[in-house]
Amino acid sequence: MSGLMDKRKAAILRAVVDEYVQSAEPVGSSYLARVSGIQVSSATIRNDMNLLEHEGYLTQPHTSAGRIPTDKGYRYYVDTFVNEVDESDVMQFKSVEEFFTKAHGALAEMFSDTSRLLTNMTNYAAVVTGPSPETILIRSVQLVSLDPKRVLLLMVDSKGAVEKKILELASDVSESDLEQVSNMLTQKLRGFPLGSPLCKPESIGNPDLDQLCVLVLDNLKKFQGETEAVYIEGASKVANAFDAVDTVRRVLATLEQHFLVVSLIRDVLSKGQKVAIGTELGIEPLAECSVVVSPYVVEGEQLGSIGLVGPTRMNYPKVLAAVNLVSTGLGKRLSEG
Amino acid sequence: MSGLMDKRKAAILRAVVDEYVQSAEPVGSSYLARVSGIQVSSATIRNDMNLLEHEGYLTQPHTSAGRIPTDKGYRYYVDTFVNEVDESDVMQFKSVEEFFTKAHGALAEMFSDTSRLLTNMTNYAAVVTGPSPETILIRSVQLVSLDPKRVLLLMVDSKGAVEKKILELASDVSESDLEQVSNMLTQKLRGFPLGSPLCKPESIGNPDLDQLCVLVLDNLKKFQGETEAVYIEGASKVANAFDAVDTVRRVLATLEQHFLVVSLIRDVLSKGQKVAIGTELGIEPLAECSVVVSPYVVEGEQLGSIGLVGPTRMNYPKVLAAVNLVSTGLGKRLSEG
DNA sequence: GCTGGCACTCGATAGAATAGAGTGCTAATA
DNA sequence: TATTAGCACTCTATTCTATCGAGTGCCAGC
Repeated sequence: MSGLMDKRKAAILRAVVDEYVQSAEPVGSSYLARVSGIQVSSATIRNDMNLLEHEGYLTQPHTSAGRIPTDKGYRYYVDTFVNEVDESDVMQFKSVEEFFTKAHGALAEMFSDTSRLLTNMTNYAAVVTGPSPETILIRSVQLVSLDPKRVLLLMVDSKGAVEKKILELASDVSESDLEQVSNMLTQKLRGFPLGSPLCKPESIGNPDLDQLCVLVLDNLKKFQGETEAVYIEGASKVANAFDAVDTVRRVLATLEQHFLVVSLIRDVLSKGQKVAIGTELGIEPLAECSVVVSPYVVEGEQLGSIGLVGPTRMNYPKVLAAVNLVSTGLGKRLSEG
Repeated sequence: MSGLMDKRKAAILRAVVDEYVQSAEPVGSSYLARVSGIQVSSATIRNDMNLLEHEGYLTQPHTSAGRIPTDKGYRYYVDTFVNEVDESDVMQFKSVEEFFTKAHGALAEMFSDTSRLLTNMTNYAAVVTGPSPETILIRSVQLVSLDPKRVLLLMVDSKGAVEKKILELASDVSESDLEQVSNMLTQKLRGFPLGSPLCKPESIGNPDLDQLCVLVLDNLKKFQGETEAVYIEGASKVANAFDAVDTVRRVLATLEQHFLVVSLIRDVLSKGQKVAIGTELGIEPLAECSVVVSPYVVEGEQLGSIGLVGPTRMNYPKVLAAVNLVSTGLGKRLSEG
């Protein structure tokens, strides 16, 4: 009946998560009664576990197994038990300061070193993004006909970088139409940051051309991710985190789509979250993953962000501590140099 | 008795490799008698397979299974049957030219795009290395004491880049000794290319210091790989190529050690080889992998190289064609711009 | 030198039996 | 009313056995 989370149930949920994160085995009631500090019998724990299951926090792999946390369970755990940074978690990473005092070299090198640092600290895959494309403005949009059904989309940004993409069209579009659309889009979009939600221009009247416009806008959005420098390290850690080889394959293939990872991180941050869990990510191949993110701040301005991708069954306190530590470290370091 | 490879045995070996590369299943004699063009009975094939096994070209996973090629078998196959580039293999990659005519952007972008191209063409992991460190000269070597047993090794190169590494010492070394060794090494090595086989300086007399020198030289060699820009793409392809998750883990972890990959490629090229197979690589975690490499030539000079890492069970003709095509394409492209 | 024939090997698959971890429920208890 | 002990029950994991069949090595005959 009640969705109420009394103290004991919360403690049990917490114990299940802690235990499962460590062992990867479903957690049984009698085991908890023995080792967790909860001073009730296994039968009582069993009852509470039953409730927790019906409320959606726990689940059973099969009838006669222990419980494992659901995404909702992890969510409650994260929201309730890892609100603030625990000093004891920070302690194990005393090397971070040392890293940032010694770190040097070009920005790119700094980012990729940071990414490597983070993946080595946590044993999960790490993502570091460079300055966000809010600061990058669209200068020009051009469509070049390759053959009747294929068009090359070119975008030049305010830093002179050129992004390109070949578009496959459903129907033929004439050269003059392409020119018209190119001019219209350039006029409409010039000076707008690539990161801004690109407004849809009013209809032109010709449905084929309207469709083309939508296609172009979609692809410009993808450039958003591509223009942004992004450093992803720790592929081998992904292979450690899962034991089904096709999960590994799925996750790695997804991480290789940098624009997807970047917009994922952006999405999480824009909701004011630090953690996104499993299906919350909204990316099917990452259903078994969680993401922990943090922006880094340079001279008061939020320049970019760092993130971490691991299994939902991850050590959240440790990872959150690591991500926080590294993001502040990186921010400070960049403010100096 | 005879290590002779008559025509039929060679044809059988070839058929086994072709079949196994495609199916990943051990190949049996009766299957070959049916589908390969070899016009003898399965019993005859069986005899030859037996010989091929005793000569080390084939092996059996277990007594009552078909044969699979050994590294030696692949080696014979590659040396005998894929000497020259087959036009039919090249045909399937007609998009390569298009890629290089359209490719643009900074050198770094060029390399990473090329790496991605290669991994997508072949479905194996691709490596592209930038200009070799033969052109990078050592300017200075410094040892800085951190604490009695740990020393920071700094190397400055002719381009002003700084490489660093913390060394763990077996025994204490005094500050003045460190200074002496630093000066000696700088004097000895200044102006030498990082890529050259660093000659061992004569003994100093103090065994501890000699040991330190060796340690420093070893680590300078590692900088060789680190200073070199290297672009490795296709982690998810590794997960496709093997179905044992810990093989995937091992291979990915090895590929993350860029200096190892770079020196591996260098080794293969320095032997004048294009292909290295399995244990030939001399790297235990890559025992199930083969590497196909090719240098790319810009204005008559060999600037860097591209490589491909896949399972020994790889499609050698196709991969060789792809690597050749991409390396010449990249060379041409870089000569222009 | 090649081939048909055949006994043999050994993994892969399926079925049956067993053990045991863990559950849900009920009746007793504080 | 909340907790607990007890117990029947469920279901996986493991082990064992039997069987199947692909593929081999060898031999005798062509």
